[in-house]
Amino acid sequence: MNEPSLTVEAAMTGGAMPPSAPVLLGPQPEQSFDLDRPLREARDAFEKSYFEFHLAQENGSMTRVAEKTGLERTHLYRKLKQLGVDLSRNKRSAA
Amino acid sequence: MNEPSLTVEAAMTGGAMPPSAPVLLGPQPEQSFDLDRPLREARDAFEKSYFEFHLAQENGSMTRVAEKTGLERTHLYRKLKQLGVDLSRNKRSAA
DNA sequence: ATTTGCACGTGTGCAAACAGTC
DNA sequence: AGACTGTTTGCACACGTGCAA
Repeated sequence: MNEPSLTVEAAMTGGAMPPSAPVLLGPQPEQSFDLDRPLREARDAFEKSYFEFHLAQENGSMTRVAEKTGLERTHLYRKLKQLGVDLSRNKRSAA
Repeated sequence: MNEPSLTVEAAMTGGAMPPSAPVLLGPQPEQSFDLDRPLREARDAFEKSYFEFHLAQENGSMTRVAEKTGLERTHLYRKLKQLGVDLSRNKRSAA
């Protein structure tokens, strides 16, 4: 089964909310992006956050990220390298 | 100079804020997106919002949108049609 | 403003290959 | 020995994209 589908936009407004909210720090299913820039830049920034989100959500498992995102594992490597996503950072280290 | 760089994420949290906030209704420079879906869907949703934002910001001017987004005008038509963006809705009607 | 044709680059899937782990 | 994961590469084909009309 899946996670409880949390909504966390309020966490990014940096203001009127108690610090006791059940908000994940890295993997947020919804995120804000700046649209006021060329498509290439905006799209790349979006995709980078997209993959970082899935990597964090799957603890760096390429196989799972590939399944969740609908890409081939082989292509995922090329994509992440091209987007500048660091792979060695999501190798599930925190205990 | 540019616009006063407003941040409007709080407007989407639908809650604790007075209705007197200076927030634009359509063209918001930052917007939230759901990352928890296949790349194709997430990317298309992002690009659709992206172009709707620029269309609203430029009052439907394809030339200006093309310049702002860094695409050819000719390709912009194909892109918008493919994304399902309605062109006749942003032909600057509201005074 | 809008469409189409064409050429080129890029995205993407598939197969193959090798290392590592269990 | 298998089977599974991670990683890279080559190749073919579809698609994105710019340019001219």
